[in-house]
Amino acid sequence: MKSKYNHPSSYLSAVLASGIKELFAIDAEATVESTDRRFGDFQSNAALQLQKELQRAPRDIAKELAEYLSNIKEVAEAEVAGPGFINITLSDDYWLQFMSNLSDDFGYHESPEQSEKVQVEFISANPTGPLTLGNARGGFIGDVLSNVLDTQGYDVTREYYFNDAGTQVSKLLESVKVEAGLLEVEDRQYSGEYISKLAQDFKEKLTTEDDATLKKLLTKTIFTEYIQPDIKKMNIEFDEWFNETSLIEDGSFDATMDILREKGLLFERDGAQWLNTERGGDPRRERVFIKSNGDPSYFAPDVAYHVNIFSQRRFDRAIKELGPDHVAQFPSVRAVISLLYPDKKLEMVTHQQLRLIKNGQEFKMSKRSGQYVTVGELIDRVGADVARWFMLMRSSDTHMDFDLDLAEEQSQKNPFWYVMYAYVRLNAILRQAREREINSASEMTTIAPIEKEMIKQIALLPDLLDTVSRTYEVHKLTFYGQEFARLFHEWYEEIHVLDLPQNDAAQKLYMLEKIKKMFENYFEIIGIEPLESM
RNA sequence: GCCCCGGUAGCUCAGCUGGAUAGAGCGUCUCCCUCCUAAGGAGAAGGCCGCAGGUUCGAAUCCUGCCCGGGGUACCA
Repeated sequence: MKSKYNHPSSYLSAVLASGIKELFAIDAEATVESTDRRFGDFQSNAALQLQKELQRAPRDIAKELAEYLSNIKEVAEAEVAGPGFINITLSDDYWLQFMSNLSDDFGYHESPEQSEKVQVEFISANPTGPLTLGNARGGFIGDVLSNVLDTQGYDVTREYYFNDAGTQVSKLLESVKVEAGLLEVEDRQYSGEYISKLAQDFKEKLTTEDDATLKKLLTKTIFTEYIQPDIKKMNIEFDEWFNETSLIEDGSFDATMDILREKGLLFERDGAQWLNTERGGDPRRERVFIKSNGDPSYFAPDVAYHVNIFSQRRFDRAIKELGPDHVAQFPSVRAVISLLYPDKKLEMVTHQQLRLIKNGQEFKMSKRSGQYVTVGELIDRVGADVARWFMLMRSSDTHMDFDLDLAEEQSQKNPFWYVMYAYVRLNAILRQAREREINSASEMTTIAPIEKEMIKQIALLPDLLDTVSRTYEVHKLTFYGQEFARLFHEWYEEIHVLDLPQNDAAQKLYMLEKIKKMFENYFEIIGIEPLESM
């Protein structure tokens, strides 16, 4: 059972809803938000929304509701403001009670007995070169989204999907051979330092081994020497590495063909097998599935992969974190899947392009041109946590300028340090208190206004996690952290704990220990290692 | 052509499931360390929310059209 103290806004909206029922005899939802400190702890626009249905002036409705609320023990004040808002201030006792009820696993939802099985697929770059910063952006987004879904009790699988056998891999081999001087082509696909290194390392084998073996060797090398180390540096752990070729081996591909035929979605034209996606709502209406030369189109394994996800592996939901070059494909896949599995959910979260800014100018990144900064290099320069924070600071569907100079040279101006510094200051107080042998109390009996603000911000965390788990807007987490840090710094300047009389100081320490735990939960969800000192 | 994303302070961006005086960081300008780490705090300046209509008691937010920027759009992957 959720304690009402863990969700003050939903508690208040329930109270308001029952007030509306009692006063006006109608069922209505009442939204309660916390938008602005100047307007009390929480605000409701319920009266404004009811004016049409009740045919009454919103301020009159608000007045009656405010009176109703004033009689609730937990409500210290409820007043009508502006065109008919109700500003609600909760009692100090409410917040003190709220704090004493804070448990160590605050923010984490209890897992239900039967959790929804969710697959989160992200990065999924093929092993033809090192990860790009765009991959890193998608990686952090996917990882944090998975963490958030974890807190809500979902059964989450983090998956990396790749193909080490297709045309791109042939082009990789070709590029390496060109680099080694064994081949000449007009327009080779891949270049860069890693190609030179591969050409050198495999100089002998390039002439002695056959192409199939070489492809395996090259992709394996790229995986183990470039991709996996970078993912490790990003502090991301995948549960599953899914190879596209296994779809053929485990029969998923054939099973998919059967299902599509059975559903009458395949038709022939110009010697190719086409897939009708129109019925699933795809604006493109049809796509080639098997090319006229008998090979599957690149679209085909993608469909088979999702058949595998929903049929063989029985996921209830799959969330795809996609870069800008893959979004166009998604509607077609979803259209097919919606026809095959109407009860399953296939969703995507996209991120837009990332521009790297260096020396005030755009720094082009491309596997093909070979001019890029790798994820590993970036992390070596600015640190995994700063890189993660930077990438999560902006909404994923806006273009992003990553200022490399700012991130590495002026990192103290990075909001990351602002937030971390709040945690460091908190720990400094606890450390000093230990040295001065001041013990913490077992409860708090008074609460300052700024402390109420901090506790209120903590109380909003479950609502935030719930929102993010539904909207996938992971950037909201960084804004939340900055707001909390702002309140903490304000508090820190205002209240000098160790100068207080011992009894008062002990109470503050009790509060700080609660906040410390909450802070750690927050960092854990966002995937950052908290620092005790800086 | 069609599809996706964006256009909000000098810069980088929040806010967008409609609500009060549109916010933050950086940059600029004041003030605050005998005091738990000043990597901080308090304050000032800075806005036709791309443009034009529409819906609404109320629009940065929803709808339509247009303008500008980015990306995508093959029987390539």
